[in-house]
Amino acid sequence: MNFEPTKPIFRQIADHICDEIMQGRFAVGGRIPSVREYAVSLEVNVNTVVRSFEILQNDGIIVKDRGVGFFVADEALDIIRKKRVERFNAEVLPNLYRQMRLLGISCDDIVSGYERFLNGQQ
Amino acid sequence: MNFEPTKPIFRQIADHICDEIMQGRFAVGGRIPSVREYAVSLEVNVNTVVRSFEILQNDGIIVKDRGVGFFVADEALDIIRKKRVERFNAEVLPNLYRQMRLLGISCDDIVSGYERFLNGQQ
DNA sequence: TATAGTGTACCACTACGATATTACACCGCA
DNA sequence: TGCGGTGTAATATCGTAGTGGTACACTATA
Repeated sequence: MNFEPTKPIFRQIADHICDEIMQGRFAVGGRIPSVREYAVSLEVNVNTVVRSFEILQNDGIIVKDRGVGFFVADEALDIIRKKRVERFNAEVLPNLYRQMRLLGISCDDIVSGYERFLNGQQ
Repeated sequence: MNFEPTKPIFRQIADHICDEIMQGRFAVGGRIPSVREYAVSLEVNVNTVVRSFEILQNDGIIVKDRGVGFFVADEALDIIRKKRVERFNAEVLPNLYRQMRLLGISCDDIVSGYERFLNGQQ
């Protein structure tokens, strides 16, 4: 799964699961793989996956069924979206604007770069 | 100086010194404060400042005079600018574009936000 | 030559991330 | 009821990053 060395693995797994949910690969209300399955497929220790699940559970994104496993919460999509918008406004945007001003990068540069990005994706 | 808990202090100090250089508060060729001065004024250990200086020295941004102190290198401005543009293109922009697509944020939102940012700054 | 200022090397401590192993309590289903 | 699947809790260990404390070598200058 290509872990970045800069961020803790358990956070990257949690983010990755959120991605899967947002992209519909994990249905709302559906079950997600067990901690042991994840540990094996990602070649990671069980405890590491447990920490990822704890984050998501605390955020209300997944819900536990004792003895059965974890399921995607009904409100998962809203919660993930809300959290990401918050982080975008609080971290990504201010940093972007600061760099733009410091480096003298115009809005036109950003816009044309975005168009290239969209073309490259599809 | 308000350190973020997410990034190591010595990196934040290095970035901060680069800011000072780019904004002309430290003149090219001029001397920067000693490790002990920084340690006292930032309420940080000497070694922490030393690590910051090591980064800047390795990048060629500051130069050492044995027994005297550190000085801003002649090419400092070019080096800092080049490094920041690289990081902007390699990290900030791709992350921005990815979030925009995922969250459905338009270029117009970015542009109008930037105008508000500029007005708020001055 | 002293002295006070540089940077630096060395060692220690702490926190954190990740791993490894084990044992436990719960649930579904044959 | 028993088995195999869930998650969980506890403990120990390892490596590394970040920071701190101290003593040292060097240079400028009076």
